[in-house]
Amino acid sequence: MKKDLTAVLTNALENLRICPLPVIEIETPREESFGDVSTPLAMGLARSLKKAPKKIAEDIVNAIRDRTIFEKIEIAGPGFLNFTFTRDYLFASFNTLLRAEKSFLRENVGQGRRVLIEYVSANPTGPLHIGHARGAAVGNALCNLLEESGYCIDREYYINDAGRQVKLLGQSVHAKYQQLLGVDVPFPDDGYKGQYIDDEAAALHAEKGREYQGIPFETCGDAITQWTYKRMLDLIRKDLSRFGIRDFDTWISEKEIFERDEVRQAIDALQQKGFLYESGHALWFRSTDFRDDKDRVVIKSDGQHTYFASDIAYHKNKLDRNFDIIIDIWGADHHGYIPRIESVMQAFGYDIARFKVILVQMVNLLKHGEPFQMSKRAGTFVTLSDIMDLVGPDTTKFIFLTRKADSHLDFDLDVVTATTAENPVFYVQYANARINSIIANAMEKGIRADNVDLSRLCEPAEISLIKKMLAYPMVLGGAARSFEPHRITFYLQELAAMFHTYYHNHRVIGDDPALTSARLALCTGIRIVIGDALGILGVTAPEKM
RNA sequence: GCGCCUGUAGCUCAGUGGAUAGAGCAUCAGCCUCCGGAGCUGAGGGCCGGAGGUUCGAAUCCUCUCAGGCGCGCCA
Repeated sequence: MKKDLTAVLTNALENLRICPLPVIEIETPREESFGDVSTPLAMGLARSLKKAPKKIAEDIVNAIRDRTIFEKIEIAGPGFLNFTFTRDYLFASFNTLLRAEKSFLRENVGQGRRVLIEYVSANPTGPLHIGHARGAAVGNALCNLLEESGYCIDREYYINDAGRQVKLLGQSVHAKYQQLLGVDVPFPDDGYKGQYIDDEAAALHAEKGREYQGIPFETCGDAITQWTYKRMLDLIRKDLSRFGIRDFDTWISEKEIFERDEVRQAIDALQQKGFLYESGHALWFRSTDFRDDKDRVVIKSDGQHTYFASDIAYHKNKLDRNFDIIIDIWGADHHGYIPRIESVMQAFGYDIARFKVILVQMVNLLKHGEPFQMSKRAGTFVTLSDIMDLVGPDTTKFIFLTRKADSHLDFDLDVVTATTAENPVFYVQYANARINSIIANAMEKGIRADNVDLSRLCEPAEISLIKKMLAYPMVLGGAARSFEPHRITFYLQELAAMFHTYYHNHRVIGDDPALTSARLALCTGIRIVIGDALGILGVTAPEKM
C-alpha cells in the first residue's frame, strides 16, 4: 500500500518539478471516511513553495497520471490528500499478502546497516528480577524488529565479572559455606542476602565437600568466586531462555577486556588525544569538553581504576568493531551516565547521532496494590523465575511491550494473575487459536481454498480487515524507524478486536463454497499477520489454548 | 539545589506538528439451538497537570510553574 502510493506521489512531484523531493509521510487516517491512506504532504510544502496548501494539493492531484489503483482521491480539511483504493487493488495486494512473503510484509528500513544492541547485562550476582525482564523483553523485541527490517543485528550481553560486586558474591557464599561447616566466619556487612546464597553454599558443599573448610577467603576466594558467578551466569541464561529471549550473539566479559589490556589501551588512547589530566593524584577525563556537566575520574589516587574506566574500554571495544549504529539499553536509573558515555564516544571521534541509549523505566512491582520493594542486598526480591511461575513468559513479555520503554509501569501481581481477562496477550492469542480451529474445521469438512475468488468478500467488515492487514508493513516500518516495538502490540490488539467482531457477525463456514473459501482466505491472512507480529515480539502464537 | 523521565477518562496506558483526542480494565445495560463466551453489542465517563509563547494548525515544539519517580561519589 505504502510502497505503491509513495511511487505514485514521487512521480507526481517530479512532474511538478518539485525538488528537492520532500520526505513523503503516509499515514492511515483516523476516520475511515477519510480514505484508506492519507498524506499531509501539501501542507508540509506550503511554506517552502509559498502557496496555499489546498492549491498545492490540487496541483499534486492533477500531476498524478496513473490513477488506476485509486477509486477516489480527495483533498480534505486543511489540505490532506486522501486516497481510496479500488477493490481490485485491495484484493490483488491481499493476494500477495497471503503468500506471506517477507518482501511484501517488510520495509527495508535498515538497508543492511550493522547494529550492535546491548541489553540486560545484569551483574552475575544473583537471579534476574522483573526490572531485568523488562529490559530483556524490550531488547529482544527490538532486535527481532530491526533484524526483520533490514538491519544486521548483533545481540550482546556485557558481563560485569571484574568488579567488587562479584567478589562480594564470592565472600557471601564463602561465609555461608563456612558457617554451614561450623566455622565461624562473619558474613560481610554489605554481602548479598537471600535464600539463593544459602543454596549456593549448600551446592558448593555438595560438590566440593570440605575442600575449603576453614580456609580464609584470601586463599580460596578466587576459586569460590569463579565457581559461584559462573553458576549465577548459568542461572541467568536459563531464566532468559525460559523467558523466551533469543540467545545473545556475544557474551562479552569485563574481566577479559581487562586481561586483554584493553582498559590500559583505551586510557592511553584518550591520553594521546589530550582528553585526560591529573589532579589530586587522580587521572581525570575532561568530559566537560563534550556534553557532561563535570569531569570524571578514570584512575583514582590509590591507583585503582574506576568503574567508568572499564566502561570506556568497553565502549571503545564496541567502536572498534565498526558498527553503523550502537544501541545501549539501560535501566532508567542509569540515565545520569548518558552524558559521560556520549562524551567518550565523541572523544574517540564517533558520530553521536549513531549512538543511542534506550532507557527502560522502572517496574513498580505491586502486591495487593502495595509497593513491593526489591533489593538484592536485603534479599527481598521477586525473581523473574517466580514471576514466570505465576504469570507466564508470554503475558509478562506482552505487558512490558504494551508500553513505551521509558514509561513507568505498574506490575501488580494480583491483577496480572487474578483475572485472565486483563491479559491482552490472551485476546490476541485467542484470535489466532480461533482461526486455527475454524480452518481445522473446514479441512475436516473437505473444504479447499484453491482458486479463491476474493471479490466475494464484499462486507464492509471484510474490506476493513483487508485494509488493516495491508497496513501491517507500515506499522512495522514505523516501529523500526522509531525503535518502538510497543506499536506492534497495539496494532495486534486492534486487528484481533476487528476479527472477533467479524467472527460474531459472520459465519466463515457456510453453504456457499465460494464464499466459504474466500472467508477462509481472509482468516488465513489474519493468522499470517498475527503469527508474524507475535513472532517479532517474541511471543508464542499457540494453535490451541 | 541541578539534571533526566512521567503527568491524557475512575484505574493502567496509546496517540508520527495535522481532521471530531483513543484502547483495555472497572461501572451500568444486553448477547450462548450457531465455526472456541479467554468472545460480542451498547451506554456513561476528558480544562490532554497549570500558565504563557512559536504558526495556517499544539496532547505533541519552546519558556515558566506544580506534582510524582529516578539520578547527581576518587561506589560498583
